[in-house]
Amino acid sequence: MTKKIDQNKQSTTALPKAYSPADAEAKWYSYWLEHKFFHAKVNTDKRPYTIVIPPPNITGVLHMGHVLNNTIQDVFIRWKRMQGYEACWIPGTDHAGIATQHVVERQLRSEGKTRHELGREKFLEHVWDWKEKYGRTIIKQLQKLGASCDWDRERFTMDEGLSNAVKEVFIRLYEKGLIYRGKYIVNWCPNDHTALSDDEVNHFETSGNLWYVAYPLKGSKETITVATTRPETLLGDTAVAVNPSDERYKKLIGKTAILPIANREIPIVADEYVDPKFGTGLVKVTPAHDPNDFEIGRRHNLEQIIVMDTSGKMNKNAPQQYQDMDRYECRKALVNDLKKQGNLKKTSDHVHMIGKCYRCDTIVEPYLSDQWFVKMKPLAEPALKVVLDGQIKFHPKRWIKTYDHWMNNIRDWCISRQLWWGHRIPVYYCSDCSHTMVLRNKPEKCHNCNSANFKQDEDVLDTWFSSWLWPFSTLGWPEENDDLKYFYPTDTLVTGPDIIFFWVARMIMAGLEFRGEVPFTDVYFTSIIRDIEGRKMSKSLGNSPDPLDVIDEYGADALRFTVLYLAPLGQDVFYANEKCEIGRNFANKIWNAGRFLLMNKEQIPFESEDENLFSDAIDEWIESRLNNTIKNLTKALDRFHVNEATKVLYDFIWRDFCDWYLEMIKHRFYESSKPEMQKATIARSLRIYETALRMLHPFMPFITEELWWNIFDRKDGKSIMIESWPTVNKKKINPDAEDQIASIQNIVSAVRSIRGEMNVPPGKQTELHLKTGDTSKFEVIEKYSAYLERLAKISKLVVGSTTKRPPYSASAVVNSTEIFVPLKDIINIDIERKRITKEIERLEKAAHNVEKKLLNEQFLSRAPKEVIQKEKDKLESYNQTLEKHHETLKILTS
RNA sequence: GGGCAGUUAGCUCAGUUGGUUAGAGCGCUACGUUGACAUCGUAGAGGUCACUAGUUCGAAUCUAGUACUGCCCA
Repeated sequence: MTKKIDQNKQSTTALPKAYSPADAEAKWYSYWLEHKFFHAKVNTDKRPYTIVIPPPNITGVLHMGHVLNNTIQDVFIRWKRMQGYEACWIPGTDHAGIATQHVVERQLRSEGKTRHELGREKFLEHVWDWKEKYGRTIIKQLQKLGASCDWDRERFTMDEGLSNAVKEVFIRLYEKGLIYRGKYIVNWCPNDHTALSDDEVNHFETSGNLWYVAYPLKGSKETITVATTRPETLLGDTAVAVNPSDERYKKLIGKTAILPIANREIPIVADEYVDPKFGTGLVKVTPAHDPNDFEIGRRHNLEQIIVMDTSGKMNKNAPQQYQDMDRYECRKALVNDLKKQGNLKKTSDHVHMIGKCYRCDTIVEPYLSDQWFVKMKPLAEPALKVVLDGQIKFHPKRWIKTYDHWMNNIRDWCISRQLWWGHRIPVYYCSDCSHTMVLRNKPEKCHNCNSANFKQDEDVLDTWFSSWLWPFSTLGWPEENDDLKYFYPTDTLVTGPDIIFFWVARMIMAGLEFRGEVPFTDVYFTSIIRDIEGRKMSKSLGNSPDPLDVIDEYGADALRFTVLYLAPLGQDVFYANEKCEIGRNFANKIWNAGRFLLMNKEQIPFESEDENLFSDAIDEWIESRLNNTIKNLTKALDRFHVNEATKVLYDFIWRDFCDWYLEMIKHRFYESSKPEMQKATIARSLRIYETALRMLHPFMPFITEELWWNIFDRKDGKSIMIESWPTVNKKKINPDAEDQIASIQNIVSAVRSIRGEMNVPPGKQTELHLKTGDTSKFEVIEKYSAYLERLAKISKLVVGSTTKRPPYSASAVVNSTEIFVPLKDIINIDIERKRITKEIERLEKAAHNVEKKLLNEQFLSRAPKEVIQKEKDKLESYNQTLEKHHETLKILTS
């Protein structure tokens, strides 16, 4: 035995005491890349399993949300790959129109230049340069995390292929009449100088004012009063409206009001839209600056007067004194002027919602302009159906309702953006005859008048207009190639619920419209990661940890495991870096279990068949636990319960395997007189350990690979990531063995508890006297006596049906087995009395509850027989135990 | 205003189809460096399962309502 230790010290293959992630991570990631393990190709012998990555922005850097999202995808991909699927995870990035244009403009500004000085072409060259330099930052960061993407298939939304897909789709939809151009009110960002879609606007509650402004009536000394939150738009008013059923104002309908300041005559119209309860029940109508007023304007044929420019400054349609003023300056000046005139009747506080640009937080201005739209109703209907009838499943399910609601209230999608960076709209206008041409390529001459003078539409398309094609454009569509046929439709989409409308819904529409198939079958909506106080992580709050720092400190596996362990399906996660200790400690545990097995392996020559040389009940038990773990883990993953999966693994490895199994078999390694037992034990424990490593691999890829190579002899070209996923051997699931070991564990715990409370010195052994009338239990205890003695530090074990209580002993009752630990000189009668009294109180309470049930006539007549019997058994067992405790108490008091 | 979640130990969360002595991890307390691991081990303390009513023989679990928290939409 002592010899063994010396040998270990000399051992050259012994593992270091702790796992060092950094080396392993770099080493194995390049090994995997070198051997192309991530690369998927058409293989008709295998079933495909495909995931497309939610493409991160090229301006992005990795944050905790990406970590969670991509770890989940990697778990699915690695798991399916091990299950024998041709697993293909397609990565890529998104050109992020507004964000990227911002970043590059900022860079130019620092050089004292503007994009307008450069011109469109030169500016785009700059953007492409920037993209080449910085656009893959996040991709490299994903690799640090261990993402097993097929990097040979990396795509970018502005790639030639993907751009062709965008053009193709635009043209098809246009030809089908689903794309149209028109003058509409859109959300306009005066800072970015572009239209935004409805989803790109965030609404916030703001405390502002409600101004009551008097409008004189034409030909009368009377005035009428309207209430507004945006007085500056008054300059663009072209009517005042009342609800036709509002008795107060019926007489006004058809009359004319005089707009103050501007002194314009405007009609008073009746419209159902007006809420008589809001303000005075009279509203000003500004068709060019408010979406509702726009609708009223159309119904009543009102003039549309645009009073601002694209920067939110008042334009020449405003009276001279306001021209060139910013909209909020103008508001102040105008309110002041109204006050001077005596037309401001009242100002009150008013809380209302304002929209801000999701990119730059500027308050959005509803603005009348020419834009391109996609008609959504015809696309939405089939896309809703496939989710409602289960062709596409959402996890968790509740997002179906949100999706349903949105799809039923869908509005047309504004797809044009007044930016330079993006897919240019493939529309050409003839300068001579105004003919509009929607074409894949630039025309030579006008199709109508043969003129060679035409201009391409200046606008680009919304970035999401390329993203919605991602599941098939990445596979080569519109080209019908083998990849597309094999890998499409994809299987699982993992994304945040915040882009369910932006992206998920639209991908479903596009998949059905252009491929006639759903683009994926399951959508996994991830948790939102918050800081420890529950706030969303954001750059401005500075509460967003850098995952790369976390990887440096704790290791990529620790980060991955922790995030999954903390993220139940559909719940928000409260995250702080220290929590990565969960993953790091778990990694350490696995590492040391491996280290322990390796140390013993080196002392015991064996073949894998040697397992058959020896086994006993605890070996059966761990096999049973192992197979249950395989079963539960696979089931959890099948059901998309990734979080549950991590818990199943954690409990098996830490509790069952390390705490109990390894502790129970330890002694076998020291009994060199039984070589067969030793060989069997090391062979079996290594096999079980290796199986656990395989199960753990999708979650912690690096450490599992490192151990898999360190502990077993492996040849170049091998990898745990291409080993097979463990399958359940039902025959090995053995409830009897699990019950029996559970009862032994209970006895061990009871003895340990006594030792703890009585302060028995840790090194000291005690006797253990057990008494049970149940002969089957008797046998079980006998069978495991060696383990019992070792784990509970027992010098002498006495078992019998008539065992007598030794004097000065502490006692306990476990499943009707009486436990006596003789502790002469050590026992503290006071403590023991308190212990027993407490136990009695607890049991009496439990027994009382059961008694009450059994006295209830209703319960006896209505509950199922088994339940009644179970309660009776329970009561009996409580009473028996109580009797024993009372006896003990009597002895202690005497 | 409409919708969707959540409310279980000091903290973060499990709790499958109603029947358990309501669990885990972290934190806390005590003891311990025993030949894998102090990134560890053993034990202990700690809970009217938000509240109210209902269904039921029986509710943490099902139903309704209330309160609070968070998110989405208008």
